[in-house]
Amino acid sequence: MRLDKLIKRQHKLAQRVRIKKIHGTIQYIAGVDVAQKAELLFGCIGVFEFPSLYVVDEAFAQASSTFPYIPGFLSFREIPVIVKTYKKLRKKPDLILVDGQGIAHPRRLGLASHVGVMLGVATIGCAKSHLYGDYTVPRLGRGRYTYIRDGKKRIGIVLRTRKNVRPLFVSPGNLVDMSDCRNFVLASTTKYRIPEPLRYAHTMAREKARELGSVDRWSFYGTAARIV
DNA sequence: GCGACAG
DNA sequence: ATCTTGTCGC
Repeated sequence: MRLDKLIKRQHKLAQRVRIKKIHGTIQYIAGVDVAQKAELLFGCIGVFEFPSLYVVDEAFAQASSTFPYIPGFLSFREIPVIVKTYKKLRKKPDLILVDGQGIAHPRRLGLASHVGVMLGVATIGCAKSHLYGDYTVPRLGRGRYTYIRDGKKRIGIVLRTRKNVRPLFVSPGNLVDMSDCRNFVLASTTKYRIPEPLRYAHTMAREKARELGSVDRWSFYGTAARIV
């Protein structure tokens, strides 16, 4: 597969990424995640009131997976269904937590940044593991963190959201800065390692993948109904 | 050539 | 990510 074309597109889109501190109030914060079942992708978004973290809206959409998973090019696989899901939301969030990297990416365009540019919304990349950049392990305790670096450039943080639990790899997606990343990820994380909006989206996506993703039980029931 | 490698 | 039950540990 030829990726040089996609690499150029990433560099171009990366120029549209804006790293700046959030201004104004964040009333709604969302989490988006994608689950897979065979050749289908299920995107889900949960919108939470902030800082109460009450669920105020949610949406899901499905699409066939076309692009394969290739480290560094995850966004080309998930962007389609994510955009489709976002359009179905009635309450648009002021900030979205995305399951993946932000600018902590070889070309500064991880999934969160790509989503942020495409939707023109503030996003934060919240990955469960490392992809790019150098870092040292942060000391124990919720809130402790170290920077993810690319040479002398700080491109993200390795943040502990809970004590004695593996840290998260957080980085600016779009329209947020490094401090916003730490503040909002911690503010939306309660008793688990993963921020609530992301946990919600993840759970919802998996449920959709299970019920609608497997074989066509629909044709089965349809046949049964006709037989009976 | 070898190791790394989001979901 | 997905395939998958019970189980060791804070």
